[in-house]
Amino acid sequence: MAVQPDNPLIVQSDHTVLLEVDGPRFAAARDALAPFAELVKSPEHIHTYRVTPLSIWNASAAGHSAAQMKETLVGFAKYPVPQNVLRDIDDYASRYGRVRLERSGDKLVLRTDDPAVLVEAWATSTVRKYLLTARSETETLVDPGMRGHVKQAMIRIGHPIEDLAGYVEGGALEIELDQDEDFRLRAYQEAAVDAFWAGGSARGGSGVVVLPCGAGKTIVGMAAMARVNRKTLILTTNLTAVQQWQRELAEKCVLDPEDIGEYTGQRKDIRPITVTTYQIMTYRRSRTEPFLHLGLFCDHDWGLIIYDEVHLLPAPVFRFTAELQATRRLGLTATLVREDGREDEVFTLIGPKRYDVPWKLLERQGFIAPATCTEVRVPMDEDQRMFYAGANRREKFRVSSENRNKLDTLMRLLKRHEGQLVLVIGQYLRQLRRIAQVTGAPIITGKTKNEERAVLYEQFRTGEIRQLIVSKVGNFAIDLPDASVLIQVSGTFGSRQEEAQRLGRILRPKADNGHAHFYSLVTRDTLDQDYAQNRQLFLTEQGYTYMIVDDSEVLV
DNA sequence: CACGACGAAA
DNA sequence: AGGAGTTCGTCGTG
Repeated sequence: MAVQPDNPLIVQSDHTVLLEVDGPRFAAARDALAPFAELVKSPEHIHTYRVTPLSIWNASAAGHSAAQMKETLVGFAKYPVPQNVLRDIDDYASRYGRVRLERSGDKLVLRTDDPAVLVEAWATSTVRKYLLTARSETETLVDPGMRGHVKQAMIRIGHPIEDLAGYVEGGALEIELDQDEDFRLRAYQEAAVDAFWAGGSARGGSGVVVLPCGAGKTIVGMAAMARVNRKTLILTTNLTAVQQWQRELAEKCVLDPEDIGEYTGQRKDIRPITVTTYQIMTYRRSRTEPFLHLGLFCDHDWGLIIYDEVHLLPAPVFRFTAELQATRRLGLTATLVREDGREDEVFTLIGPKRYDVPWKLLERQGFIAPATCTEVRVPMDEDQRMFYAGANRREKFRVSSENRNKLDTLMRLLKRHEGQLVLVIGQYLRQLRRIAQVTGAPIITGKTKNEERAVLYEQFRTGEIRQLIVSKVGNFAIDLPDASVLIQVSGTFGSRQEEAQRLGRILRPKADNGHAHFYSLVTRDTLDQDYAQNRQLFLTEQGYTYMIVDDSEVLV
């Protein structure tokens, strides 16, 4: 095949894919590639993606065919695509569904058309311990209590199991969405629920829906409940989210308010719909003692468990979930990536990705505000640079994050956006307090009492104050009002999901259809810059481009 | 009983 | 690798 110089992709035999940014076919190639490849790095000119087994399996589960994926690579490639990559895509894609877990009376059976897979399973000690007896060379009985464990063990040896063993129905509960002219399920929300539910067959009923913040994940959850019509347990990250779920359920669903309960540190009401936190599920007095609230998980005949912000799901909850594979499960998240690399456990124990939409697509449809992301590179003064040169890694990160010159840049940005609602967010309290001192803007940290936070949020909402400084509390404070400008002065190492959450803060569509601005202040040529690059990956994957400007270009 | 302060946990 | 934040249960106070 001839060389296609105008095409943007270079596919390499080690499964990495290079994507040139400066070309007419860049955006199209990125949109086609993103569903089945993982972005590894995204500097200015060439982005690097990687095709992994998990990225292919998630794409397969979400309905992309191997043929489409190969066509994307071949169609956008500059040079002939290495044969082994095309072969491996076929191989990976064919593995999803090659082994199925099915029900056979009161037993579970692993079934495959490829006897070699079962030979491998029997030959692997970590899998064998969950297998009961071989019925034939294509069927093996599995301990029904080990449904999750066998799936985990199999994916580790490269065989994702398609779980078709079905679900217990759970206690009945009538739920209906209360739609009217103010509230109607959007097309993509409905599509997300359809993909999760898959006609109520064993093929659906568990999995993850990926949507940006502000795109209505809670509504997708409620729509799923209305589809399942069974008692539902909702797990969330914090108390504010517990309250928000309860409020939205009461507001947007037709159901008896008595049916909604909360199980938290404050109250322990178990109702047909119960909202709880991950923390209480993992609570125990000490490492050696048992978890105290597991009964909530196991003893209540749930027909559906919703995992809010599934990318934050703590390790012990994976373990309980492994025991509950017969219950329908829906994971909701803005970012499937986890910095701890346990994406494969989400895949096996919650379920594969059933639905996602590129953020940029929702932007085009007007459901989220258009945003420009700018990375401002700020130099460090001589004395700080000297300290940096002699410091260890930890000190290097801190001193470059806290670069005092960022303050001057920040002041210019504040001036530029005078009159708009601006959030300043950062990770170090010392740095934030200094900013508060100089700007005179109020600051909210973990120590700020809830009452005081509420007052400040309200003043910000009404425009009485226009600038607000927040520490990491801002990451998950879902009651934090919307703003149109967000300035990040420091971030948590390389956390991609944090960057995504923070951008989400300003994506709610603006009344005047205005643009949102996201600035990240980064110290030039330091670790701060390296970590910033990693943080940006997720948003680049979603189609955002970071403009990189020099500090001196930030004019008022 | 409600509420705030505190330390442990992940 | 690590600073900041949250949650939970307990204990003391009004």
